[in-house]
Amino acid sequence: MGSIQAIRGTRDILPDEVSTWQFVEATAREILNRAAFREIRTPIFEQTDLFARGMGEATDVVSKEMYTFLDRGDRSLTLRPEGTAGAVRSFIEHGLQAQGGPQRLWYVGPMFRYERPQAGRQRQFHQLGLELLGSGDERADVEAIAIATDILQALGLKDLKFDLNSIGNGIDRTAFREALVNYLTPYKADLDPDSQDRLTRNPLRILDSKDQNTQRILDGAPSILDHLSLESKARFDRVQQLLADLGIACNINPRLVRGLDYYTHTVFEIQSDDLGAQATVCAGGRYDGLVAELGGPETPAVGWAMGLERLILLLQKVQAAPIVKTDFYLVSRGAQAEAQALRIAQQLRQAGFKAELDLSGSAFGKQFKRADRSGAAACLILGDAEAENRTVQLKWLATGDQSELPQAEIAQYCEDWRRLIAQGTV
RNA sequence: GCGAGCGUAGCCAAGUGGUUAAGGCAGCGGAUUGUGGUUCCGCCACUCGGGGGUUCGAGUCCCCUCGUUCGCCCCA
Repeated sequence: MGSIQAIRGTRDILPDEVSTWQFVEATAREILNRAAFREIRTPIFEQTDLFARGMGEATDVVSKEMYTFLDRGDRSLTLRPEGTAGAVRSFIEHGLQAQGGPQRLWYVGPMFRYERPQAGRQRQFHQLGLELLGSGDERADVEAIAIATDILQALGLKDLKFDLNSIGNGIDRTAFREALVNYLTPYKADLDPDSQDRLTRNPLRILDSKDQNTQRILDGAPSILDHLSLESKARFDRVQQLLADLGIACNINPRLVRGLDYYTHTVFEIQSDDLGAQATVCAGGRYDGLVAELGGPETPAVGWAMGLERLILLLQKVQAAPIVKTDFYLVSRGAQAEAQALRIAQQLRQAGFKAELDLSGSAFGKQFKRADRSGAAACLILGDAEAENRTVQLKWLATGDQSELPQAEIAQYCEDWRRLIAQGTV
């Protein structure tokens, strides 16, 4: 290993791939804007305590997956493992609730978790998420979900599975946990080792165990939906009704629980079959207690996050992002001509064209080869003769048509060229 | 953190103990010294992720290590 390479679990997104990222981000941005969500940008590291309190000390993410370090002032800092805690901290710190009405926020950026890399899972990965803070109305849940499905649809993703559940309020959950533990305890020896461990630690998470035998045992287990209070039940029914009104199909999955402690009532997950083990592409839910937990005013809220690497993995199976072709490729030789070509390139760019300047100084033949590869519509050619006469040769590469024109007249041709290139006839 | 597979050029690769490490793509140079896409020719790994060992001899076998891939766990 002579040369330095990217840290395990991180990777470079090279120019060929960036166009896909930009497509995803632009698509999401447009849809979020239309729904009156506003972008928020928060630091990528925070006090460790924020995540510990927000997600729950006992969660796997907090207990073993955080990038935590001491800075030079001996403060314990953590690279954010998710976006909600930072957004909520910012909401509280700047008193955004005082702006009146619910706050509709969204974010995109890198997140960090110290996990073993795998298909669709890295140590630095990217999430795009939204938080709708300040409304407990069922319509807020559904609005948030509808935006997620809009984005996925606009990206052209199909065959996604949308699972929905309600985990009720804290009281509902305590009652259910007890019922579940009572049911499972006699089977303890038959559960898989991880689930045995979770029986005392975090019994709800046994529900989504991948172990076949555990799942069989769960077939007879009590359902969270039978332990919801009348109010929680009515709330869940209303959410389902509103989703149906919007034509959003979902599968009620009473075994869907989420890994972070802050969720209440609505939880959901959107998965793909084409991603291997890390199938979840978007997940979220309601978190009515979190803002208060982090020291803010009692504020109901709902949100979700999408894993961009996973979306892009899916997109690469569906479609290739279009490449923006060069309009003009500038070929030049000789000091005077090269200087003029540089100036003309600038002029064309300022006029809105994509212009690429050949910097090689090599033979014209070589420069034309590169022009061809760039996919340019036309070449502008300057040699000693053109430099002397203050002219330029214009050659349309598709047809081979070539003409000479004075450099001073370039500006007046721009409109014609723009039209010709747009028509794709040259 | 646990389990399994894989590391040969920028990329895809052949090679499975015996003299000089196939081939393709890309790239570079030339045929074509002011005109591209085709074609032809040439160049492009003192060395097989790194280290150690076995052997007369190792890209090929063994050990360690790093990376990577897939799965478990967990999650977006």
